Amino acid sequence: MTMTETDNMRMVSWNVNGIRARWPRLMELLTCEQPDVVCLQETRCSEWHFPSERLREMGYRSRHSPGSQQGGGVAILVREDHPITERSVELDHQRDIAEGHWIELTTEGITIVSVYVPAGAGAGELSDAGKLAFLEAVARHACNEHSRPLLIAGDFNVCPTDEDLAPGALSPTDALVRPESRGRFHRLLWDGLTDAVRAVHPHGAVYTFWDYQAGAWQKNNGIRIDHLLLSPQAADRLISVEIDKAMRGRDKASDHTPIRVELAA
DNA sequence: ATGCCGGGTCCTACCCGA
Repeated sequence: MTMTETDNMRMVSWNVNGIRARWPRLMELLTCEQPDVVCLQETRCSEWHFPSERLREMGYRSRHSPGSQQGGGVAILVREDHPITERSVELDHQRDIAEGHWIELTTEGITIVSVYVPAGAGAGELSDAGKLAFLEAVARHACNEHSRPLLIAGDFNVCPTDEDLAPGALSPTDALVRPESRGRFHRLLWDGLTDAVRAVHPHGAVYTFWDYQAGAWQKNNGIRIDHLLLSPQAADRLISVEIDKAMRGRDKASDHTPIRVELAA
């Protein structure tokens, strides 16, 4: 049933901003590309509303952690020809697991995480301190898992450097660019995770989010806050990375674009 | 310009968000 030409793992991460609102786009993506794994963020629905049956009919098993607040909710879809090994989640921020900010599983020997880090002070339900503590828990987790093949994909709500936002897209004091947020993100890289997008495009304006408001998309006032982080064993298998900018221009688009990564078998 | 769009729900009027 699969149309893959190689045994490479093709994965997509996408903050859909509502899985029900994005259903036609998501269905298209699954049908056309048949990726091995899809990480979703901001599903914005209860377990009851989550379309697990329809996903199953399309050949995907799903694991969903619904958000207890607006904005949360993360999921991982795995094509049915791949086995899923559930793991006891060791992130020491149980609250963030419970609130649908973190979900993980293992398939084909690689541990996959879909993460949503709330924006922090100025927006979202988590205080800035809560956001920073969550990022620190992610770093501790990454250290523990460092020797395994690991992909952490999602919306970190951190613009890592000034290259990662259009001039004027955010206020200089914004929680997405504050040194405290950036420091926590850079810690993940210093600890040995590879920022897959920057591994392939080391410099330049590469964005993953354009606000719905103020013509941000038309003016290319974008920011890069969605990231794919790879442990050394996963980074060694990196074949390609693509930010699907065209998706942002489609009808009924999410304000975030999908990011694709391909890892060698 | 924190709310210009868009998603959610307490269903048509709010609340919330990157």
